[in-house]
Amino acid sequence: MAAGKSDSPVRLAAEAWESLFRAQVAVMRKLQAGPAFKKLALNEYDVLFTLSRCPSGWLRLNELNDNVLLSQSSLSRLVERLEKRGLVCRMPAPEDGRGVLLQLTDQGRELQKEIGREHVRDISALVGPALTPAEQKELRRLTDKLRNSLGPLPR
Amino acid sequence: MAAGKSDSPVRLAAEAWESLFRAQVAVMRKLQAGPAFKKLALNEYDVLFTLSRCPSGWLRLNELNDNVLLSQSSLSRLVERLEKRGLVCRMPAPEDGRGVLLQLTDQGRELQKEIGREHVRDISALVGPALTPAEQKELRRLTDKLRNSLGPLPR
DNA sequence: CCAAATTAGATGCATTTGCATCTATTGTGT
DNA sequence: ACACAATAGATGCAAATGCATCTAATTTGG
Repeated sequence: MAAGKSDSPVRLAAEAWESLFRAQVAVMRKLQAGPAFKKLALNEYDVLFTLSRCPSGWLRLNELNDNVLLSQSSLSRLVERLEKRGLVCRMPAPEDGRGVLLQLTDQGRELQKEIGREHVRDISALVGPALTPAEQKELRRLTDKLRNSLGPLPR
Repeated sequence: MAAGKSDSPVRLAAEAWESLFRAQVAVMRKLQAGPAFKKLALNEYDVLFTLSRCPSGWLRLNELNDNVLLSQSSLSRLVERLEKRGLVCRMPAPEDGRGVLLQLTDQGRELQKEIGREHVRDISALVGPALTPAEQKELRRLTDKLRNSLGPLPR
């Protein structure tokens, strides 16, 4: 008997994506219900998190935009809000007069760590019971591989 | 030698989630750049898609809300817009005077199929070259398992 | 070297979103 | 049966988002 429709390559890819996306929605729902997100919206936390991971401490606005699912203008205003709240600070980019560099303030770093701890606890409580450690590693490997294969993201 | 910090269960889970989330963001970026999303935003398409998958054809508004990453009020208004565009139609729920049932119109079904085809092509072009068929299957298994372990979602 | 094209980021404005709240209906305990 | 809580969905309103556009700086092609 020939391979059924459900084994076609196109369908396989679509179903993998669909499942990945739904899992993301479901986990995000759970996370957003926690108290951590009362203080900072997801995208706002995401910016603080990305900045906290940056080796030099400084990041260009357009580099940030690759990590976050936001338009350029929305990110611009999000950062403006974060700056008003004293969580990040700006600096004109030294090598490029158009650019802006961002850095966490002490207060921003503090808040990121605080929310990050809660966050990691919540995630652990959600993912830990769902998948074995080996499965978690494999999931990470596959999603890393997927992301790395995508190449540069469109602006 | 004792297990390093990078093997702690908590960290493992956090890294798996982080990777899953970033992959989702990256793929979504690519998808949204395509022409399919000019006609309908992601969440709007998602509602049409979910309705198209519903066996009976009718779905309660609150059931829909489990699939979509939107607040109740936003979904209410999103559906209102879809109705105005003639893509879905409403009906009071027969068994529950508070409820509303939704169904695709012919036009809605048509648009869903049209966008869906583009969509599936795009996904296939992104995921296909990134992961082997076996990896795609495994990714799907893991994300399905994750989602199924989460239990009922908060409202 | 200079004009044209490109890029980074900001801003006006309309649309979308979420929070709080409201109405209507259903479920529950006594 | 009846008061009270819980649930489904709608709505006012402020905040967030995206599109189109703008300014300024850089890069490119001749």
